Amino acid sequence: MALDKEEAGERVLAIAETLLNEGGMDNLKARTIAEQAGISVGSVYNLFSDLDGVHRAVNMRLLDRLGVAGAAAMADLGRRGITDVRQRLMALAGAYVRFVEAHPGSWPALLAFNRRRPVLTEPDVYEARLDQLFEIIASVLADGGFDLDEDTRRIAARTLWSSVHGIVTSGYAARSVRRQADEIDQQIALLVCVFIRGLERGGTFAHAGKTTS
Amino acid sequence: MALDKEEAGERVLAIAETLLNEGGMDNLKARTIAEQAGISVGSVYNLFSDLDGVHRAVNMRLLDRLGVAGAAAMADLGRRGITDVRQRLMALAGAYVRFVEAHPGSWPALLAFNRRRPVLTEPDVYEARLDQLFEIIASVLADGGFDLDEDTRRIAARTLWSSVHGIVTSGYAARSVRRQADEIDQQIALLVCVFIRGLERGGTFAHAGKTTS
DNA sequence: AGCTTTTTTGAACGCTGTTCACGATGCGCG
DNA sequence: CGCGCATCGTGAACAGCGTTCAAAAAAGCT
Repeated sequence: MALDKEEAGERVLAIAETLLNEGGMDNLKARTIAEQAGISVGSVYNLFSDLDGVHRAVNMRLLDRLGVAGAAAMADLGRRGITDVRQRLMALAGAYVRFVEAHPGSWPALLAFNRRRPVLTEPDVYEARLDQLFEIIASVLADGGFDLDEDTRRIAARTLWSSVHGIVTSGYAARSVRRQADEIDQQIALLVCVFIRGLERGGTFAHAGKTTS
Repeated sequence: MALDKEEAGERVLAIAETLLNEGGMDNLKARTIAEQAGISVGSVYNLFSDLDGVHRAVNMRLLDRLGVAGAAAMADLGRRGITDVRQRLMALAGAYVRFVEAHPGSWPALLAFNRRRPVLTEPDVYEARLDQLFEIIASVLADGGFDLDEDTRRIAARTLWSSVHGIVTSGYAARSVRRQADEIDQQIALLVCVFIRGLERGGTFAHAGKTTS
C-alpha cells in the first residue's frame, strides 16, 4: 500500500480544507476529494463516517490553529514586555481578524456547519476548544486591575469574544470589500476602549432580569 | 385559475419559511414546496428564479419583521414614558433575542445563506433593511446624553448591534438549552451596562491603528 | 368558433451523498 | 511454497436533489 491510513486521512483533511476555503460548504464533494487524493469514493467513507465527519475534523483543526494563534499573540506581547490591557485585547482581536481573513471560506463554513446541526452532536470537544480561547481572554482581564469576581470575569470574557465575533462576521457580510476592513477595525477599537472604560468604573453588572424593573 | 399569481407567491413563501424554520436550509426542497402548495415543481421556478430566490425572499420578510419588532419595542417604551438609555437598549436587545427564539430555524438559515454567497448579489436592498435597525440604535444613542459626533455614534450603533448579534449566535451554538437563555441575558446585560458606562466617560475612541503604537 | 399567447406541467438530465457486493491485497501458518 | 482468512479499496448502483423545457392546458382575443 502506498499510503498509511493516518497519512491518507491527513491528505483528505488537507484537500477538504482547501476545497472549503475556496468554495465554501457547497464545494466539499466526496468525488472531488477522492479524485484529488487519488483514492476511490468508498475509501473516503472508510476513513470518515460521512462528509459531515470530514467537515467536523477540518473544523477541529481550524479551532486548534485559532487557539495557537491567540496564544502566540499573547506570547509575543509578553516577550516584548507589553502588559497594557487594551493592547493585549486588541492583539487578541487582531489575531482573530487575521485568522478569519486567512480562512475566507473554511471559517464561514465552520460557522454555517454549526448552525446546521441542532444540538444533536455532543459538542464537548468542540466547546473545549473554545473554552481555551475564553481562558486566554479571562486571564488578560484578570491582569487588568479591574476588581471582578471570577464569575463576572468569565462572563465578561465570553461577552468580549462573542462581540468581536459578531463584529467580524457582520462586517464580512457587508457589501464592499475594502471598506470592510476599516469598519471592522474601527468597531473593534471602539468596543475594546469602551469595554475597558466600562469595566474600570467598577460596580455591579447583575441586571440579569429583563426590562421588568 | 384558483390562485392569483401574487397569492401563489405568498403561499410559496409561507410554506418555505415554515420548512426553513422546522428543518433549516437543508429542508427547503423544491418538490416539497410544490407538493404543499398544490402546484408543480415547474411552477415554483415560474414564480421564483430558483430556490435561492425563494430563500432570499423569505429573508427579506424576516428582516422586515425584525425591523418592525424593534420599532415596536421602542414605541412601547415611548408610550410608557421610559427614556432611560439602558432600558431602551435592553429592550432592543430583548426584541432581537425574542425574534431569534421565535425563528429557530429560519433565522440561522438567513445567516448561513448570507455566508454562502460571496458578494455577488447586490446587497442594496439587504443592507437597507439592516440600516433601518442601525438607525433605531443610533437614535437611542443620540438621546442618551453622550456627546458623540455623528460618525462615532454611527460606528457605536453598528458595534452594539454586531456585539448583540454575536452574543446571541454564539450563545445558541453552545450546548445546553436552558442555560443558554441565562448566559445570553447575562452577557447582553453586561454588554449594555459596560457600553453605556464606557461611553459616558467621554473622550476619543479613534485608536483606529492596529497595535503598532 | 378558431387562432394566438401565456401559463402550468412533470418527465428527463446531470449532479449529489451514501452503500455494499466484489475483487484485490496482505498475512499467518502448516 | 500454497492456502485459507481477514482486511481493505473499489466503483457501479441507488435514492434524492435542483433545474430545464417540450408539450399540454388554460386564458385571452377577434
